[in-house]
Amino acid sequence: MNDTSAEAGALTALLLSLSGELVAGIQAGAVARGFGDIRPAHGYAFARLAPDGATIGELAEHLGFTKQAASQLVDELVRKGYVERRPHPRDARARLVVLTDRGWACTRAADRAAEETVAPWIAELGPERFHALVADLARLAPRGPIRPSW
Amino acid sequence: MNDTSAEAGALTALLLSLSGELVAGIQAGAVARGFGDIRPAHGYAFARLAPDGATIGELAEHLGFTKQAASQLVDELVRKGYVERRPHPRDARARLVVLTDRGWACTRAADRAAEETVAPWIAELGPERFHALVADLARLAPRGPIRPSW
DNA sequence: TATCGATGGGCAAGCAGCTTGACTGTCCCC
DNA sequence: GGGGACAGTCAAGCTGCTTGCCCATCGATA
Repeated sequence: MNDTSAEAGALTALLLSLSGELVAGIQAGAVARGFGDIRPAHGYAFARLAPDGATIGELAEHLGFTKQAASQLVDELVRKGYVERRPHPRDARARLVVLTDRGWACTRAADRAAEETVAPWIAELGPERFHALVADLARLAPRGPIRPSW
Repeated sequence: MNDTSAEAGALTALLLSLSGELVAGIQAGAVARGFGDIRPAHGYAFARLAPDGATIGELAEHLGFTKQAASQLVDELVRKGYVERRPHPRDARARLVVLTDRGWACTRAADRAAEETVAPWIAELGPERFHALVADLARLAPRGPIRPSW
């Protein structure tokens, strides 16, 4: 096993560990701000819904789910008051899922929590190196679906 | 929303996307090499079991599972021939779970698959920058449990 | 050495969250 | 206007993890 091989194996653990850490930090921050009834998967959904809403099919593709699963997830978010289904302006088959005020508030809370979680990382590496890190990761990242973790 | 906040939000997606990509690459490589009956969670278990084996409790902590879940996962791996339960040399309550030959072969296959998946990343960034990236990630990573993704 | 709380692990039942399969209503191209 | 393609839902099923309970063994104490 050469260095590159060992590094590849370690990299898997590193990426999983850090993404898990960040997701956990966001989750904890959201709970602390009064949004205790959401899971990380809901956050990934919010990320897709945030700008202008999305259809069930678009959401499903973004999450890497089937449309049924996405629909069930939206059911749950509707029940909890984070999103609502509106008729799609151009397609009577489709429905546009959009954030409610509570959904937007939760999204902002998650953003602040992410910032807090990342703050010690910036302190550890220093701003320049941290920005370079993010830039490098962005060069490598595919534009595929986000796979919800836990 | 300032730059740092935007970067924190993007970082979540980047880390999740890249770790998902890497896990998927390893999974695909393992399948291609004849290990089609394992999930990523099994790989995380192998990572803990590889050196000298581990107890159910140690494995559970590493995976972030309950002991029952870890025990069920080991049941499955025993059934499929990847690990075996041996009596613990020092504690008659505990059992030592160790890899079989097939388990070791699968671990090596996963390592090669990880290397293959990472190769284009090294090509994209260049070796020096890639090594710096891994080093920076290692500085940030906690030593907590790995949270199996899908 | 006998006792007793703490610990490792298994058994059984339950449940959350996702999938597969079948169906309705709407779109759009010929 | 007819017919295939597509958006979404309903119902049922299953996988994988959890909770609750149990027994066997350990090790500290007296």
